[in-house]
Amino acid sequence: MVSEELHRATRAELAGLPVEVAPRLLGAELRTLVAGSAVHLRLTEVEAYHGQGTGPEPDPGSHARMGRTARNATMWGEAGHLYVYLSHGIHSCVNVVSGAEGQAGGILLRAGEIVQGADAAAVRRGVTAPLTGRVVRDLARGPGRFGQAAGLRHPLHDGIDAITGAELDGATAELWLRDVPVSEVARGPRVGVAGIAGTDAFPWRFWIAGDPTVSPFRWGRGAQEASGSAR
DNA sequence: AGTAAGATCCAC
DNA sequence: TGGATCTTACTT
Repeated sequence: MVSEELHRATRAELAGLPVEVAPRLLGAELRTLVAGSAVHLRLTEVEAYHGQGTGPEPDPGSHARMGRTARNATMWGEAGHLYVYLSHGIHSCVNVVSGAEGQAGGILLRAGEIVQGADAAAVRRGVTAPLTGRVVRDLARGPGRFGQAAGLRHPLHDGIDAITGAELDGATAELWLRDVPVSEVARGPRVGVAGIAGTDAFPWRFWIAGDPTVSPFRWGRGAQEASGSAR
């Protein structure tokens, strides 16, 4: 189908506010080559994050909400690089930096469909079971799994450039955008920050409606605590 | 210097 | 439902 054709992303296409760019990443592909293994991930679920001074209102759920720090420095840099951070001491999660240079902005890649390299992704994930439909579906379902399947790790690959595809510590990454944006876009509250006061006003999670690789939303975590602790 | 919590995942 | 596992940032 012509409407599903892809092209290499340019920095200009990522220069807008993350909340505006995020839905354009749905259906796009992140293609990584790490240690000789290529994995192509079709993005099905993303979340936008701003920072102090980005956009009309401060984003209370962002790593950059308090300003620039050593950890979130990549978020303040040039669009098109990848902000890779460590979550809970275990998981490397991947963001596409967007917005103007000097302003913090990132789009968390929460889930994807592996369209090439499922075998390599399974090895990285430690999955030894036969690659049935369900096993393959779950390989990059959730931000921690996505980062591991892609082969990108904190801190080695933080800041890698997905526009030029330049090599960094044995890895390359390329972002391919759709010529025509996907039409079936759903949006809702972000996952994992729902307990932070004020984040309900930022429904900045976007996903492809009905796609089986979208991660399941867990109402029992932060969202439930919010109703008890937030007034 | 100490500590609490975190943009998560998996097993019990 | 809770533990893993370690970094970050805020408190003493």
